Amino acid sequence: MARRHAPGPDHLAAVLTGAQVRAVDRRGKYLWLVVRPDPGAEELWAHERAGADDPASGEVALIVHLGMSGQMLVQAADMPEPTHTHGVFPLVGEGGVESGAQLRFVDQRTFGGFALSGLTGAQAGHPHGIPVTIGHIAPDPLEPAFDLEAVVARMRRSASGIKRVLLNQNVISGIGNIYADESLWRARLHGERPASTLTAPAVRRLLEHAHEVLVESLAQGGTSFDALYVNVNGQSGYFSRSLDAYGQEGRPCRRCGRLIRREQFMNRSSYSCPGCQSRPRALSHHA
DNA sequence: GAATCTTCCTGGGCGC
DNA sequence: TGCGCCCAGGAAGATT
Repeated sequence: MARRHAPGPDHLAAVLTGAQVRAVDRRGKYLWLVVRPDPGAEELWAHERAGADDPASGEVALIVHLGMSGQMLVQAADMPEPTHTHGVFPLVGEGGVESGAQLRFVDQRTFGGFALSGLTGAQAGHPHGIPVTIGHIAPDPLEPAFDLEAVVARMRRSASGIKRVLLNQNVISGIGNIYADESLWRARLHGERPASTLTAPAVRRLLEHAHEVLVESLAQGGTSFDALYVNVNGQSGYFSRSLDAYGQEGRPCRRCGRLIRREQFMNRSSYSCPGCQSRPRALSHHA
């Protein structure tokens, strides 16, 4: 779990021992705990503060990425550890009172992980700043910092397929393969349409649909295909029941009745409706 | 500098 | 029953 933390797992554990959790924040698919390490551990994490604002605040970010199968679970210490538990953090309450609870990081495919980083650039919605090492990640559509018109302009400058651009976390974050396909279905766009050939209103509509998809999915607890996808209390989400395109190959499109198709895309799959989401003309004859 | 490809990783599901 | 293969996917780093 400390693979992306260069100084290694022992260092991570040393800095976090006795650290105080001050806040929890997120951007796109990254989440982080704002922690204040024990003053006695100050030398240990001095290098994490490089590039950070106001190092005197004593705060550092514990960045977490769940990859595709990672879970952050808060469970009673006497509950058996799930298979693939890679990290256990005993939680202590105010005044050092034992809480009997543990934060556990569980990950089957080990694409997820933890890393420490300094914080910089406090802004609306992120009063403690953003971790330095994820400075390249663009705001997601649910953040105050998200600038719709700037993203529309940025996307339209790319000659790449619109889905590829939608998945580029440096342009807009928080959208993965599932929500990209759902957003494109709602916007009636094929993912291989070059972004630069779309009008500004078309891209704007796509982003508005993406925003809707994220809000609706969150309201249902996310998209759970199996027990891998759960919240901090181990509960599944129900958005998979609302999917119109992703994973629906061979089923009729809810809008037009044509059968949803599956196509190869970047060594994975894209799902779309052949009726509502026509392939770009220049590519049609290859289909 | 941007676009694209490769790599990391494991368990479930499938065909034989 | 068991083996081998494919598939899922985010993003860093390498390559074009």
